[in-house]
Amino acid sequence: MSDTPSTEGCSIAATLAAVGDRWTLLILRDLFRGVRRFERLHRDLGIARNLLTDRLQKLVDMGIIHRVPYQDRPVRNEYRLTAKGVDLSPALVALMGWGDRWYAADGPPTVLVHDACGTPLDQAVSCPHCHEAVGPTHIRSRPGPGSTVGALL
Amino acid sequence: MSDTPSTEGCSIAATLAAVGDRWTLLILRDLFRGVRRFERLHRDLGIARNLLTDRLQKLVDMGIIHRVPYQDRPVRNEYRLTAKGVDLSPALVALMGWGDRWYAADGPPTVLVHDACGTPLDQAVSCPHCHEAVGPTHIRSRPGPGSTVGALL
DNA sequence: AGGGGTAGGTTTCGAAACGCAACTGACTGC
DNA sequence: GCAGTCAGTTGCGTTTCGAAACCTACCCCT
Repeated sequence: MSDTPSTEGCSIAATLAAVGDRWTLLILRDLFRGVRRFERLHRDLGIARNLLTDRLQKLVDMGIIHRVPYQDRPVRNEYRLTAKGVDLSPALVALMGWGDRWYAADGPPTVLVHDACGTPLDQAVSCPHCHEAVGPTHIRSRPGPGSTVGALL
Repeated sequence: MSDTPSTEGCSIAATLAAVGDRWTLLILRDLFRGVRRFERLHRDLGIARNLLTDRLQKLVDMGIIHRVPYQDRPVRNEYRLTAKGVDLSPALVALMGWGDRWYAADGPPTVLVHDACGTPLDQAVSCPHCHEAVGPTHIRSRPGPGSTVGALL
C-alpha cells in the first residue's frame, strides 16, 4: 500500500546512507589499520584527492571520525575514529569474513586475532536465551519499538 | 613502497567490489525479507528499473542470487539467494546493528529474533580459545595464508 | 475484438557523481 | 633560492544514476 520507499525505518538503509558508498568503508578500514593522514590514505587507496577531502569532511560531520592536529604551522590534521566509528568494527569484520570465504582462494589475506592470545577470532550471531549460535535460516525479524507500522500517534 | 592501491589482497575491498554500491545490499536485504520479484523490489526500494535490471543481472553473474521461474508464458522469474548470498547474512546483521545503535532514536525499527524461542539475537566477535567476547580494541590483524606480503614464489 | 491490468524489462536523456591532473599554500631541509 | 612534503582546491571530461516513457507478452473482462 505504502508508496514510501523503504529507506525509512530500516537500519540497514540508514547505515548505507551514511557509509554505503564506494570509498567510505575503505577509508574507515584504513583508519582501523592506523592509516590516518590525508596523503597516506590517498596513496594507499588510490582515491581521488577531491573525493577523499569530501568523504573525510562528511565523516567528520556525521561524527564518525574527528580531526586531531598533529602539528601547527602549517596545521596538519590526522583523522581518528570516534566511538561511533569504532562501533563499525563488527560490520567491517563481517564484510571481511565474507570476502575471505568467497574470494580468497589461497586463504584469507589477513587474519584477525585476539591481542591477548593470538587466536584467530570468530564472529557469530547467537541467542542469549538458548546459548547457541543461530544460523541465517533461524533468524526471524519482527517490528521493534521504533517501527512506524501501526504507530499512528 | 608499494604503488598498488590496496584493493588487492583485502577481503573488505573484495566484498565491496562485489556488493558495495548504493543499491546491491538493499536488494539483498529485501531478498532476505522474502521480496523476490522485480516489480516488488522496484516498488519497495524506489530503485530505477534499469538499475534494478543491471544489479540483479550482476548478482546472478556473481553467483549471489539465482533466477527461479515461477511461471511460463510469459517466463517470469523470481530471485533467490544462493548459499553465497545467504552467507552475507552476518554482514547485513552487523550493518543493521550499527544503524540501530546510532540512528534509531526511538529504538530499532526491526528486531531480529531466534525463530525457536523469539529472543532478540546478539552478534559478537569472540575468541574460541579464551571463550570470551572480544571488543574492537582487542582485535589485532596479521598476514594470513593468502597474504602477498613477502610471499615471493 | 477491444480495453484494462500485470509483470519484467529496455531506451532515452538530463543531472549528479567520479577520476585525473594541474595548481595553491604553508611550511622544512639543503 | 630550490626541491620536496603535506593537505587540500579547482577545472574539466567521463561515467554512472534517476525518472519517465516505451515495449513485449500475457491475462481477464465485456
